[in-house]
Amino acid sequence: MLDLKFIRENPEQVAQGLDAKGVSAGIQTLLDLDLDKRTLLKQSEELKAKRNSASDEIARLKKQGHPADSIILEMKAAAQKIADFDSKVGELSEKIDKIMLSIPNLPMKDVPVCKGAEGNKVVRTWGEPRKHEFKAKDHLDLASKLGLFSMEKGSKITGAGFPVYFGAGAKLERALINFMIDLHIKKHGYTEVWAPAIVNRASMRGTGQIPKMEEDMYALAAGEGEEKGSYFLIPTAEVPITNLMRDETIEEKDLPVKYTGYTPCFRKEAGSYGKDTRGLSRVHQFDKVEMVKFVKPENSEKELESLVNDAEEVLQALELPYRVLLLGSGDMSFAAAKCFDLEVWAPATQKWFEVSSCSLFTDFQARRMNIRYRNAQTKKLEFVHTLNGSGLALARIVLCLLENFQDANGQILFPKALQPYLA
RNA sequence: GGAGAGGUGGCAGAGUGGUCGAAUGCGGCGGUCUCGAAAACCGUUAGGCUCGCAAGGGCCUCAUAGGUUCGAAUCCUAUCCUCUCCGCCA
Repeated sequence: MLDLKFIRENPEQVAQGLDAKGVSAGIQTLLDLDLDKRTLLKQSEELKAKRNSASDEIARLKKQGHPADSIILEMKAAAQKIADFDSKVGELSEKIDKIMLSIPNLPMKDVPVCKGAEGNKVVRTWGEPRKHEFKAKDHLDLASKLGLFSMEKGSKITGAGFPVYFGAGAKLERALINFMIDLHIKKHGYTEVWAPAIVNRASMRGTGQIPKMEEDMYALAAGEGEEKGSYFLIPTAEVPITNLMRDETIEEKDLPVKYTGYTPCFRKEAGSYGKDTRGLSRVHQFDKVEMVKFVKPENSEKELESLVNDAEEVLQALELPYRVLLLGSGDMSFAAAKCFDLEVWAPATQKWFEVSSCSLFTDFQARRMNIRYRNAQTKKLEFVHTLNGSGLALARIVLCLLENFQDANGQILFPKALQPYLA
């Protein structure tokens, strides 16, 4: 959520930022509603002030044994007026809140402005995209031959896009999770969290999946005969882990708070059928290790850099050539102010695959979730900045590992870093 | 799933219709004392919204949402959550 006061005072700047994100603003409607609300609120509050002093008066009169009937009668009328004002204020507030929750975060100044992915900038690359001397097989062919996972089995027991891993494939999944988490907790100083894969609506709203992405989530009902949408399967560990701090105040000395955790992730991927869905490219359930940070605002850009580095280190250890993209304004997610994607080259599929997305949300999520810290200098409570990044998304890493580390016989020679975990 | 108890400020814990945004204690902060510290003593210490250049004023918040009332932390209803006991269960 943006700061309404900020919108009030900088409507042009906000409109410009929203434009860069490809959102038609509606800022003026919002500001009109806001002004109406404040005008009514003022009138309501004046009446309430009157009522409060009259209440004291009534109490005093009664104590002294005097009658207070006339004041009580007067206040009865006032109470009705107050109720009228408040219901109007309530209506306006609801409208305002709805708009506020649907306004995306503004891109930071150094984010390229663009309509879609064409504005993304490659900021650096690591390693040489591998070229095999032989005809490289794609990951699905390799895996089928080696029996590492099956899309068909998943289709039978669940539906399309739910891979089932077997034998060495299943072990690879476990190995990757352990390897990544170990790296983040031992080397990068994160605390491990094992969180629920189902969250409530408030959590989804907190990180910003709701309202915009609600259609892409698996919704659950609270109970028999109840409507779906009280609970959701998480699309990413970002949701439960960031919401751990919802409505809390963090001590400044405890910042930054750094969590990492593994969870399964569930995405409907509505509307993306047929395209880039072969094998593990795009599935409805996958495993992911996520990193989440709560930081002081003045450090947040540096924290984003180090977050990206933490994710890159995983790829380097896995010896997977990759590139780092600074996303343009049109390709960033709803809540992000700045975002780097890590993409790995898959030599058989001949494509770059996004295996990590590292975002800075500034105070956008913190404001939605009311996550604050006490600024030692100003003595004031201020919103923290939140960040998260995949470290990394497994299904696609498996895809890239298979295609990169295959030999001419279709065997896989996994990178050294994974060996202890695969033994 | 059944029965009961309960949700009040950073924490503990009073408060059952009217100067209660809330006693008291602890903690925090500032000070006195001290070479310094501890102890003791004194003072101070919630958040949000809103009006105002400011000083300062107003409103709201005692789990949440409604209701009763001139007036609700206090009464009523629903929901959520926590704890205890019983049942079931990986």
